[in-house]
Amino acid sequence: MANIKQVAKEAGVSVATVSRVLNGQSTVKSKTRIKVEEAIKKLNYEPSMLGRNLRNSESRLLLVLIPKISNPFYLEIIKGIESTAIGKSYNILLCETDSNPERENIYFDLVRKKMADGIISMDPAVDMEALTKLAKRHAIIQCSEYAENSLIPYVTIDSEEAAYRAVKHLIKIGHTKIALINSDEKYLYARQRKMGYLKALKEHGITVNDDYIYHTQQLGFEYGQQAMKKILNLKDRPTAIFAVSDLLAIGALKEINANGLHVPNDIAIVGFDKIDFSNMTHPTLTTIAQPMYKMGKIAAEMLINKIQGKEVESVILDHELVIRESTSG
Amino acid sequence: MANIKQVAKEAGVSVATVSRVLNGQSTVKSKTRIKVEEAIKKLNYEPSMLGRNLRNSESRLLLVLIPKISNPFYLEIIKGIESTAIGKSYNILLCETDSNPERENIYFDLVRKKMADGIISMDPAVDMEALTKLAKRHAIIQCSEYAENSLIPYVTIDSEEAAYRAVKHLIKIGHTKIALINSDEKYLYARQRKMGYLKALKEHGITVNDDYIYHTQQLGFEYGQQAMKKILNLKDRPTAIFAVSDLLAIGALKEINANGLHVPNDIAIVGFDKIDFSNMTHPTLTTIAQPMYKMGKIAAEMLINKIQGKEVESVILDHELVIRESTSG
DNA sequence: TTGAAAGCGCTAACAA
DNA sequence: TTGTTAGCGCTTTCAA
Repeated sequence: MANIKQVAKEAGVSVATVSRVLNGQSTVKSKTRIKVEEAIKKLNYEPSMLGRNLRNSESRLLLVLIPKISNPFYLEIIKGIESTAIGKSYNILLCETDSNPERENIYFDLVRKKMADGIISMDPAVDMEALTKLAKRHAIIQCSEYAENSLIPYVTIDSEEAAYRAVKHLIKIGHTKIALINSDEKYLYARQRKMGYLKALKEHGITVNDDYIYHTQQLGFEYGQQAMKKILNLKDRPTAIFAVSDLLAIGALKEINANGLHVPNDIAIVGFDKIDFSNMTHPTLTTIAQPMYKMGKIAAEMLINKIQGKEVESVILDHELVIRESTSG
Repeated sequence: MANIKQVAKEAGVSVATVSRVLNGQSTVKSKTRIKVEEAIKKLNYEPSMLGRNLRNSESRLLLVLIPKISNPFYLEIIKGIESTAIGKSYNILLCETDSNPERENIYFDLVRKKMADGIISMDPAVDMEALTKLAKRHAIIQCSEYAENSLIPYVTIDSEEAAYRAVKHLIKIGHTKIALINSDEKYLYARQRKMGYLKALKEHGITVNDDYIYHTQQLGFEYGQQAMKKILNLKDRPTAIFAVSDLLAIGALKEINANGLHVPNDIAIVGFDKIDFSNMTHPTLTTIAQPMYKMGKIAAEMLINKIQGKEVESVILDHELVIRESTSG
C-alpha cells in the first residue's frame, strides 16, 4: 500500500506538501494541490492513522463504559455520544464492565497506554478511587451516574426530583400503599430515588412501611420478578409499585400478569427510563423519560472539550413523567 | 509522561532491552529484567500503543458492523466476539450502520486508514460490492448474515431449516392457517426463512395463501404491530403466526393482546432469535434459539486468523426450537 | 509557496 | 545477553 513518500515522489513534491494537501491547508498553490490529488488517486493512497496518531500523540478514540450492554437505557445515550464523536472525527469504544473492577481496569489501561483519549463513564459501580486517580492525567466525564463531591465533571438528571414526581403521580390517582422496588443503595441514584419516594410519601402524610421497600442486586427483568413475587406474598399488599428502572418494572409486571392480577386496576406501576420496550408491554408502562440522546451528546462534547484542555462544567438536565396505561385504567 | 528512552536511561540499559522486557522475551538476564522493572515502576511508565502500533503496522482494533444497536439479537454475539478479542489483545469498535451506505463507508474508511485491522459484518443490508472490494486488501468475516457465492468467509445457521422446523411445530399442534411476518426479501435470510415456511406447508399439503404473507421494512416492534393489524382485519383470519424475528413477534403479540384476543388459544405465535425479552412477554414466546455467543466467538477467531494470514473456512452452526407459552395453552 | 529534516515511541535486524 | 541503529508514516518547524 502506498505511503506519503510514494505520493510525494509521484507528484514531484515533498512529503510536507502532500501532508499539507491532506490536511487542507490553504498555503498550497492550487496547481500543486491538483498534482498531489492526482497522485493520490493514481496510487489509491489512503493516509495511515497510525503514523498520524503517533505524531499527534492521540488515538481519536473515546471509551464509553457501561455496566451492561443489554440494558436498553444506554442505547440512546450511546447514539448521542457517537454521532457527536463522529462529527468531530472521534470514534467510540463501547466497553461493558459488568461492574467488574478487573474488566474496568483493562479499559482504564487503554487510556493509560494512549489507545484512547478519554472516558465517558456510565457505570454506577465504577471504582471511584481508580477513576479519580486516572482523571488526574486523563480526560474523564461521568454521564448519568456520578459520584457526589467528585471533581470529575458529570451530566445527569435530578433523580430525586424525578422519583418524587413519579410517586406523587401515584398518590394523586388515589394510592397510599405504594411499594418501592429499588436497586442496591450503594449506588447514588438508588439513594436519590429512594429520597424522592420518601419525600412524596411524607408530603402527603403517608407512613412509610418498611415491608414495601425492596432492593435488587442488579437491574434486570428477573430481579423485578423476584421482588414482585415477595410483594405479592404480603398479607397487606400494596396497590402501586414504583420501580427505579423499567427493566425492574417490566419484570414486576410480568409477575403480576402471571398471577392473574390486573394492571392498573389491582396494582398500578411506574417505571423509570422510558426504554423502547416499555411501550410494548401489556399494558404500556408509565415511566420517567430522561433526555438520553441529549445527555450523550453533551457528555461527548464535554469530553472532547476536556481533551482539548478546555474548562468543563457539570450539567443537570430535565426529565419528564410519561403517563401510560399502567397507571390509568 | 515517561517514554521508553527515559526508562532505559533510568535502568542504565538500552531501549532495546526495555522493549524486550516489555514483550516478555526470555533473552534478558533476570538481573537486568529486575533493573528495568524497577525503573518502569519508579517512572510510572506505561508503554504507548501509538508507537507500538505504528511500528507493527496494526491497530489491534476490530470493527463490528451491525444495522441496529437496539436489536437485542446482536448482544450475545457481540459478547462472544469481544471476549474472544480481548483474550487475544484486540478491542472491538461497535459500529451501527443503520443500513446506510454512507455510514458504512465511514467505517470502511477506518480499515482503509489502518485504524482497524479487520471487520466482522453482521449487516444484511451491507453493500456487498464495496465489502467484496475491501476484502481484497483487508480481513473481513460475515457473521449471521452473509451473501451467497461471496468469497468472504461466514459463520451462520441454516435459516431455511430453522424456519421449516418452526412452522412444522405449528402444523403439528393443529394449525393450518399460518401467517408469515417476514422482513424485506432483499435480504437472504428473509428469502431463506420464507423457503422454510413454504417447504413446511407444502410437505403437509397446505395451500399457500398469499394473504397470509407479510413483509416489513425493518425489524422493530412497530413493524410487527402494523403487520398484525392488517392480519387481524382479514375475513379469514389465520390461527398462527410465524415471525422471522422476535421483535416482530413481540409487536404482533402486543397487537393481539390489545385486541382482547388470547395467545395461544385464539392465535399462536412463533418468533426467531430468542432474545431476552421473549421470555418477559405475556405469554412467553416460542422461538428459535441461535448459538449466538458461540457464533460471535467463532467469528472473532476466524477474523483474527485471517488477519494473521491464515486460511479460514465458513461455518454453519446448529439452532434449536424453544417451545414456550405462545404455542402451548 | 515549498522543501529538508527532526522526531513522535516503539520493535527488530544486526552486530558485538 | 545486550546495544546500536534504522525505520514504521506522519506533521511541523525552520529556512529558503
